[in-house]
Amino acid sequence: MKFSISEENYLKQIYLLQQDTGTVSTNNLAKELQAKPASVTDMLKKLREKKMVHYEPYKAFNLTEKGNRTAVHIVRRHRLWEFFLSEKLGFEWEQVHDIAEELEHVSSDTLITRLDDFLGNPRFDPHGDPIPDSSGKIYRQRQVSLSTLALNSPQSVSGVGDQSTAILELLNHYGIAIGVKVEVTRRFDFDGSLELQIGKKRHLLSHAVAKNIFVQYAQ
Amino acid sequence: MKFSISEENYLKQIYLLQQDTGTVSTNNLAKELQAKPASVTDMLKKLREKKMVHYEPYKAFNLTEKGNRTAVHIVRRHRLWEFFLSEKLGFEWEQVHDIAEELEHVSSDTLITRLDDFLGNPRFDPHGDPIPDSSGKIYRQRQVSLSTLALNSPQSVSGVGDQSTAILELLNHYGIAIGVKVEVTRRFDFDGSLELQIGKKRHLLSHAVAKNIFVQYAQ
DNA sequence: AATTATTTTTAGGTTTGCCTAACATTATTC
DNA sequence: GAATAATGTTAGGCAAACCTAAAAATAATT
Repeated sequence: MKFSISEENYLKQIYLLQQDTGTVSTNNLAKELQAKPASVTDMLKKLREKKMVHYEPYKAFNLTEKGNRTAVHIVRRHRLWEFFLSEKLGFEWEQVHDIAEELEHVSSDTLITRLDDFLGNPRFDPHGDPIPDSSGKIYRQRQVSLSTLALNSPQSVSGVGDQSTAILELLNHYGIAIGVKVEVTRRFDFDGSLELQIGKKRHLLSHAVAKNIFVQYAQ
Repeated sequence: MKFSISEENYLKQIYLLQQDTGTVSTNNLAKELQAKPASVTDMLKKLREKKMVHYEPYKAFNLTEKGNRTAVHIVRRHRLWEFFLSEKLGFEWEQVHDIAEELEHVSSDTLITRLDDFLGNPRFDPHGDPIPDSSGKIYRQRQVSLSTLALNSPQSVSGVGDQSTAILELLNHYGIAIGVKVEVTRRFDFDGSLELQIGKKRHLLSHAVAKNIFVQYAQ
């Protein structure tokens, strides 16, 4: 099904408000979209025709299964473009949103698939928001590598990038595993190595190892 | 000055027709834009209001200085995106046009500047058409059609005149693309067809096809 | 519960960009 | 040069997406 830019904006914004605050109201949505409540009502009727929202006059409304799927794909496009702008074109993260707002409406699916691959299938955009994959699946927690984690901020290990036996052996030796609380206490700029506190002990990790260990970053 | 997507499409198309055939007519433009002549007349009045075209009813029309400058910038955006799609995302050159058609309307100037730098300030798009630089300057190639190229003079393909999907498909089949070395080995005067050497193989091309393939003449 | 305030919808209007059908102008042909 | 053909314009309409102002429904307050 094909949607206009306006319809896409509404679907995306309903989705985001649902995520954020749990509920969506006409006024609420109008404010977010910089439109008048009356315009929102117009569009809700249109989206109901297309079976994208459950909507009854004067009652709360929300996305249908179809509506949700569509919205997720628009969010995916938006965040992939944000990632592109930040990572490849060197934009600051506060500049990317408005431009991605336009790019997200370019309709080729192949384009998005190829862009995703070109970018290395990133899971989080520069704001730390998750980028849904092509099936719409969302990896909720932002994963931050130890090599970029802030100092003195204890976090739980949530994953490992490189999963070769070699590195797993090493991690095992240090007692590093999923769920273990760790804290970066020092970082040495000249070679990217860092000091990691695990329980009562401190260990020195090379940059090569550190960048493959991820923690969940509280959002 | 800010333009709608529709206005941009008109400006670009008037520019391209001017380049191609020297003249633009209402019917002509309507066909190109897949619209009716009456719609073209409507838009011409609007563009005249904005001082983008010189237009008097029933007379020929053309872009003003301002209109030309604007059109060149839209063409620049289009061709930069084509280059990106082809070079970075691996699209075939006959696929890039339609997607670039949408991308060209994203309005951030900074975006285009950074994209240009990211791509290495290319001067020609995948079809061999010149990409105007940020000031609007166009580096023209001396292009010679295969139908007039001297025999036994190997040259690199630099561009294609007609850019319909039909011809691009055909060229793709023969392995003809920008940068490919070709050589005209025979020419048959009675119908203008010619024998073309591409690598180790020889193919027969009709005059209609040959006159649309251009090579760069030593530069 | 009645009143007031807030939220949401309806009714009717505007702009943009397109359309068809009828008319006007210019070009071509006999 | 008159008749015909082709091209271009005007007039009037339509759909999308917005708006304002008034009315309806719901929520909050006394």
